Amino acid sequence: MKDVASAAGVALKTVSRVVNGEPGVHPATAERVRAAIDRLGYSRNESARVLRRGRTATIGLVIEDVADPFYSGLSRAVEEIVIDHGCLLLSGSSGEQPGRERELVETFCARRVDGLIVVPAGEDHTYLRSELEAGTPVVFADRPPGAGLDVDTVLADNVSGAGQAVRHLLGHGHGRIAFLGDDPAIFTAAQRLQGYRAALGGLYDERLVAMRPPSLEAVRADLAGMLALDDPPTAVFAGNGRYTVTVLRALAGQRLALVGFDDFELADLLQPGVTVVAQDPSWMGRVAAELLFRRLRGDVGPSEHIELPVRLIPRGSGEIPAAPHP
Amino acid sequence: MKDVASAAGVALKTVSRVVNGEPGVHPATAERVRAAIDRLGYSRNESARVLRRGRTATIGLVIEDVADPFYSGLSRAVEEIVIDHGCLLLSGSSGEQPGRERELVETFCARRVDGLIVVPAGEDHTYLRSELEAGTPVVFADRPPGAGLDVDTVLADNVSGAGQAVRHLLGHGHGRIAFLGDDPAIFTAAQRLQGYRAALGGLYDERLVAMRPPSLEAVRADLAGMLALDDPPTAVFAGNGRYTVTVLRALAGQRLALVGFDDFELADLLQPGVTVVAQDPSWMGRVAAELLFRRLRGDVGPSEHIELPVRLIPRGSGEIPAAPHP
DNA sequence: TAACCGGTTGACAACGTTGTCGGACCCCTC
DNA sequence: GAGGGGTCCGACAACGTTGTCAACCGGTTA
Repeated sequence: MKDVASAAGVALKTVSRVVNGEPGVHPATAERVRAAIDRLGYSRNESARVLRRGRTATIGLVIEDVADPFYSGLSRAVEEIVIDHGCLLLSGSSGEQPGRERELVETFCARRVDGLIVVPAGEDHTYLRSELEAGTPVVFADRPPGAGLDVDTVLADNVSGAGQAVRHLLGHGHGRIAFLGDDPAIFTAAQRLQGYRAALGGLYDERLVAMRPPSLEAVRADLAGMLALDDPPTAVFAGNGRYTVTVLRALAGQRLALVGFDDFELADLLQPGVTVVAQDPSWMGRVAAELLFRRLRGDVGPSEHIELPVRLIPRGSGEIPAAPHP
Repeated sequence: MKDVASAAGVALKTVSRVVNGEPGVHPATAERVRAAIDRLGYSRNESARVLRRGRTATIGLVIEDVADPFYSGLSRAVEEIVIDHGCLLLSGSSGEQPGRERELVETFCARRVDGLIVVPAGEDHTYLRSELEAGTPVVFADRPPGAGLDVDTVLADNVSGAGQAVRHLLGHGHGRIAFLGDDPAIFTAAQRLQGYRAALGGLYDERLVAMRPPSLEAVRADLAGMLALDDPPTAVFAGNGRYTVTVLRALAGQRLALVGFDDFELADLLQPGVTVVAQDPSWMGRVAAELLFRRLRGDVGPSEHIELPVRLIPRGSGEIPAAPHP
């Protein structure tokens, strides 16, 4: 900028004014400055600007894994809105590791992001307290913060979604419905288990529940164990998108009824089509981002806790009737 | 930092030393400083640090769309390596719009990223020249830069991949193979067309080629038109992952042979399984990122042009034999 | 002529950090 | 006791930008 100033024969401040489109610069001067800028290929140093002004125009996003379609959809929606607000998005994947989540958040804070959207991996978010007190707005998405932190949260209605799935299967004659889902330490998994259990009522049987990180071997073993029972399951409720796919692989053509949580591309092209309880990741991203920017505009109302509805989409696999009882 | 210094009763510089783990600070002093840091919840202002040191420890990544599994896989791999190098990733989606690509790159440059990985949407990258001259390393991935720019590039071997696909179909008796792909203005689409054409040789028939942005309606219409020909295609080669899925939907169960470029989850679970020419997006991301960091470490060799091999994975749809000729 | 005005422009400090350099102090040796 | 070497610490400038404030200029008014 100094170089531009001397090249154009004006003071530093005048260049700054031109670059920022501030009024009070003679058109001819501005033109001279712009010419010098082009000639020298100058571009404003954003770090210095941030240092001086205090605002970074940057939003931090912590998710579990960009390569998971749910989170990449959410990411894209967040990015869209962030860009619309003239900001940039810093994002990182925690890989479901609380330590990594914390590192990412702290790195983002050190870079003075204006706001944060977090899909938490861990349970303890007290480390966020000082940042929150410093006035950085934070929105939790998909999962709530750990105890003792009262911040904006955007969740899907997991409990009632799981309930819908179970009732749908019950309605098709299934009384033995297995639940295969992720580690119940993960909030969404626990919520879905809760919805499943509540909808089943007296039919609940813990031998039909298996919860752990999805791996084909594990799911295969769990399913085999359940199918070897005297009263085996005739239907499966899969706890998330990844689980649904794993279960499909493990079933290898066995025609159990299946409903999965989370929609996924191609669910309609499989034979039979896969019935799912669909969330809308873009919607969640949009809602979270809009909420964040409302806070950035100065909204200081009480923290919001939004639950987005989910929707059961019948495609075939959930409508397979229960075999007549032997 | 000033506050921490006065709280600990030391000079600014000493705090700086402690924060950066520089030697030459008495353990007791360091402890006092650390206590003050914890008490005040201090975290270093990265913008000021960047301003002073000139390195941002930030890498910029421009892709087409995070929500596309190919690019989200690439993203994740890049992120992994960037984090391993103690850097942060700024990423943005161009949405296939050259203007947006340029904006993103310029924003990243204004933030003084240390390096860039770009999946270009446009043809003209002369706007990068001044940045390159300033010494910022840039790696192009998936598609090469526009004319006149000689920078590191990591591509998939699109031509030979398309050739493999076509020869595979020829080997199963198909002489009439349609090609449905994206706008040939997109490098990869053009390359795949070229490979397709070369492998077909004299069998090439331009009436069996349709290239434009994928939409279900368009693909349906194109296919219908081709199938209405006197000598209709008996096989389809789809130009990318999104196209493959769209073609599957448009086929709606008609048993044409099909080979798609790009692998996708569930390709093996469809009936029949979908034969694909698989690229490895993570690999591409890793190679591009490693190359970038090699440049950042000072490697000034001539620009590299890497072509990653692709691999045909037979799963059923590509092995459907041609119907006996009427 | 002097006072005043609006439109332009520039000098300067400040943002929070780090690199450079030199000073204070201790312990050791001659 | 003077000199030398090492350890620890602090003063100061600089990074590139912007906010504040004052100065300048040409023309208008009292």
